[in-house]
Amino acid sequence: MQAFLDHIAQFVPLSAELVATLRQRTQSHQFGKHELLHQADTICRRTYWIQRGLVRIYFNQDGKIVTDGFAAENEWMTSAYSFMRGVPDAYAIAAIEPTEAYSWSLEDLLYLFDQFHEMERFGRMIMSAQFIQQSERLNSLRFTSPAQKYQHFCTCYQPLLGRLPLGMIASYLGITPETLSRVRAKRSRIS
Amino acid sequence: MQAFLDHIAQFVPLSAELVATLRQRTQSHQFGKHELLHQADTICRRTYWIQRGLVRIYFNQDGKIVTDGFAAENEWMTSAYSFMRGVPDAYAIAAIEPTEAYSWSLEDLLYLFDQFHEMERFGRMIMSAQFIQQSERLNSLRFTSPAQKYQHFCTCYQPLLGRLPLGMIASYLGITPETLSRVRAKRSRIS
DNA sequence: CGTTAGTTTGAGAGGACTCAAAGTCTGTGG
DNA sequence: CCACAGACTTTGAGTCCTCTCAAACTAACG
Repeated sequence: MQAFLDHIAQFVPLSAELVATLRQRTQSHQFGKHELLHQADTICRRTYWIQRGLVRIYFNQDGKIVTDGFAAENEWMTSAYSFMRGVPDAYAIAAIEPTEAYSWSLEDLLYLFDQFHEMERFGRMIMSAQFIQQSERLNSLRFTSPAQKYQHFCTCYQPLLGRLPLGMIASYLGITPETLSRVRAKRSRIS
Repeated sequence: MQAFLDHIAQFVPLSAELVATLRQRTQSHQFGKHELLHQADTICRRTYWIQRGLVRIYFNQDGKIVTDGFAAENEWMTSAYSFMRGVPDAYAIAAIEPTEAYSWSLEDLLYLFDQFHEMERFGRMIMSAQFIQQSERLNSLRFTSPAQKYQHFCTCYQPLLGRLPLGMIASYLGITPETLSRVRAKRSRIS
């Protein structure tokens, strides 16, 4: 729990009152490998902060599993649209490794936003950071070759490289597993 | 100015005090066709809300102009990374049509966020909306064919279709002008 | 009316995809 | 501890699609 509070404290000051409320409102979770944090076609009720472990968000596209994102230590994960709008969507979230996480419901979050100006700020800052991160990914997807996409992925997710199977990375990058395998083969031949 | 206030009021209540501060802090602008709202390799000092007209954000990639986004009536435009972090970046913003806009500096914005909890909320809500919108674009770019990308663009930007030259749309979608031209030709042959 | 930017059309090359099969790794149960 | 089943990864061959390059055509603007 302290790690979670520390994370928030990086962005906004934590008053004693806020800490007390956070302790009250925050749920803690343990997920085993392959366990679902959120099931497809249901409303995503919580937003998770990953303290330890690794999760991915994905959906089923005509029978193919398409990975849409990852979150590891110190990162947030939720099915954003479903969570914020309170509607079901096609995404599911599953643990790739055994995972410890903390979470808020939308109700918690709205309460925190209402009662604490600094939490509203925290929310804004997190959203901004996510937005900018996503912009970079978008640019990397638009014009670049598979090799460049993978290169960009390596620099952004270096610590995760060994923890993710090839197929998930490929679909995250929007290329086929075969192509990514060939990209890797060529890279190792050079270096 | 009233239109701008109305826009904000869609998200948060406007107290008399807030309205007074907004009137004080908001700058209004007129831009002629092709005029720059922001120049590449400089710090983007303002965030603009477009009341009338149409602007685009773009950058120079090895001599090619790549369009990264558009904003028309009731939309926001800024070079987000540069504006928020206070560093120069490669983006430029130019008016495609004569444009009326309102703007805040980062200083204005931070002041508004500090003094008015509801403005902090407004900022958070705008960022969330932008994030979700960008997510959809990202998915459309990842796996789909040029025809599907254009289809998605048409549904998202229907009102802008006639106002944007083909080349800008093509680079926004990450395809070549030739390919987009052929996509359009095929579409009109069918319908 | 002429110049220039923008769009369309065509031909050809390259690269990523699909399909298929072989090879490797992981986890489970004997 | 080993053997097996299933999932994942690699490798190969062939096809299709998009890009590149080039030229003709059109529209916009002075």
